[in-house]
Amino acid sequence: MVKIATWNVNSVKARLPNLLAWLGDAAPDVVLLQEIKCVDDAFPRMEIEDLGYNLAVHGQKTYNGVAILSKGPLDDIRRGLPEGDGDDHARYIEAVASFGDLVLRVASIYLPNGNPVDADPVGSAPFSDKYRFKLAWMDRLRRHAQATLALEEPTVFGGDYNVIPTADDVYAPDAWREDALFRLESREKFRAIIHLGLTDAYRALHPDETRAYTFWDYQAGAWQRDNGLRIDHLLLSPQAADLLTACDIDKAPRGREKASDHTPIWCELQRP
DNA sequence: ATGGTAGCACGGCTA
Repeated sequence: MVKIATWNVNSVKARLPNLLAWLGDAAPDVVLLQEIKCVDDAFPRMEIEDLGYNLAVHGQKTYNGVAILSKGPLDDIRRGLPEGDGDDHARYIEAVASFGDLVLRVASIYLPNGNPVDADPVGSAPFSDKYRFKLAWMDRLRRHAQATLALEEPTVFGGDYNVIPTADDVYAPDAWREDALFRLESREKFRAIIHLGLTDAYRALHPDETRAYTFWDYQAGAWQRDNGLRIDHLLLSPQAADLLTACDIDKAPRGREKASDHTPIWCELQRP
């Protein structure tokens, strides 16, 4: 059995005590981190390696940054999505993690937020640069996922997608209709990725669960009111979906002191 | 309530 988790930590340095405690408690075999907010050289390698993890890091100063932690060896590490001309955001890293006869391709994804949606009053573009960047990035992710699926390997595309897939995945859908996380364009492009043949691991195993969130804003008492969003996802290739035995959201880290605004979601894959 | 909180880095951006 291999346990794979994804967590947007909102700065790996600010979150280090919480991250180390959670790694000990949850004992995931693979962890996909987003928003590490530091360059590769500033990543707290020793502390995490001491817990038995191999590392692949794609860092950036101040913003973004993604990483993969794995108790099995990591090979074929790829940083950045294809077609990256002019894209200096560290939002994608992929590697092959091996656990005996179970060899998994895993990707840590930090999809652009896209807000604000509206363009500046001056200029003719229908949307802001940020929203158009998000939508274009989703097209690139879809094309790369399509190419990766052609390998017919067990693959997990995990991370902070910054997309609320359906009205059941947000506490107040009507208040979020015009937000970049819930607008039709974002949801359509997310559906197009799913329709390549990927399985949303959480929804596959919990089709009717409501108030199943992975993010609660720091503001306005969102955590205390359970005003959350489900925006962190584990999308599985058919070969990985065939091995899926469990998936859940671990809400405990969100309730701790110095919490990230996101909480981990994990799944288990097991050879039959 | 054009607010509220957090991180980085020390002013303003990102979320």
